Amino acid sequence: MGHSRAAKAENHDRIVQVAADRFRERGVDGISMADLMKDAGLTHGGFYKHFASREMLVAEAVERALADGSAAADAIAANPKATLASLIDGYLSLVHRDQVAHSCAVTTLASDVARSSERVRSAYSAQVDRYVALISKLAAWLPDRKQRGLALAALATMVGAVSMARAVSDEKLSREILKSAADELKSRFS
Amino acid sequence: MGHSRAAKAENHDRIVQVAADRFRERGVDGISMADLMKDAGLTHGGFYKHFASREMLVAEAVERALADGSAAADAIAANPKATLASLIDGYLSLVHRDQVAHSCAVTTLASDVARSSERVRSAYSAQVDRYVALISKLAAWLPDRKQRGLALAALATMVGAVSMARAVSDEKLSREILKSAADELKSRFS
DNA sequence: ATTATCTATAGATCTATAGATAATGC
DNA sequence: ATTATCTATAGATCTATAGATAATGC
Repeated sequence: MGHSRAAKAENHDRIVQVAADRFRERGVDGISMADLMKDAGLTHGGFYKHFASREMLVAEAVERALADGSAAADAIAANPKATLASLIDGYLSLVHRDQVAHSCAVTTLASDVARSSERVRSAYSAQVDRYVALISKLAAWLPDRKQRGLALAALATMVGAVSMARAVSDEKLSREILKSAADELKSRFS
Repeated sequence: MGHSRAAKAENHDRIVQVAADRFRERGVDGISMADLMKDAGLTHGGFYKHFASREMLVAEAVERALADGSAAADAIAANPKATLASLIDGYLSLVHRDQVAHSCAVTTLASDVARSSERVRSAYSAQVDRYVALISKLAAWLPDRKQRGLALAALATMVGAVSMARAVSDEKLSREILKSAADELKSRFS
């Protein structure tokens, strides 16, 4: 047993990250606290010394999952070589489709968030705003009054395409969805 | 107790429809068989005379939810006055956003389907194909080689917009998402 | 006699808690 | 002494099944 306060903070952090990953993989209702604690290398008994309830873990974990995407977006925004085309191709890539545990929560957790607390939905809204700001920034050549609407529509296209690409059984159709969305967005923004 | 074979078929049908609605509302993992049976006006004990397992009900219910959307699509396709704009406005309406229990399963159940059986994912693929065919038909003036790609991208935009519009906490942002997507799609297809 | 549904329950799992154990930190 | 995690378990809920009950249909 390691019992220092620093270790507790690390454990808390690890539980949240494990939950952020597993919730994206299996859905918020798809995994138990006991299994999450085991995946974090702990036993389930200590759970309530970290969280007041399951719902509080859900809130922290969804916020973490959204923050993962936020970090990715910040990295793109900070890179002067980044283009809208690179963002589109990355979001609509096979890697992003398949690495669900580390994927963008705006797509992956949308259904779960719609059924969650105000706190969670508020964090989701903030992340949508960040994506729209990033897309607008990468489409700076467009007239100001058109940027936001086009950015929202483009984000919707990416979210819907990844969502459907994961659900269909036909690999060819799945790739066609991603490619059609990417082609359409890139032609629209040029 | 009503025990005729006709009554059993009606009960089976009602259980499936209740599940199709509740799964869209709460997610496939969000409601128990006992609660579903109660909502169908039955007790839970009879469940396994209708379905081999919970998974089999999930399969039938998701297929039913998809078929609901299929019927709506067929109605549009059969109406000679239907336009692509009316489809877009209907899909991106506040009613469709809010009536989750009767909404299009291609959006609402995408995450659950991605984690489901091959049978379910195959039904989902078929429904995507039907939507793409409908959109293509309503955009018949486009060159043939462009129709399918644009239809897939348009479907992705609608699916992503409704998905996000349900998850965000800010009503103004939610409406903005739907309107931006609708405006963009209608201008793209004219 | 067969069939459809009901009541009752077994066994597994899930959230939440109590108390024991073994560290930390004053 | 306080704190973090562990073992153990209570109570609720979930899937699945057994046997009883009350209809249908030959």
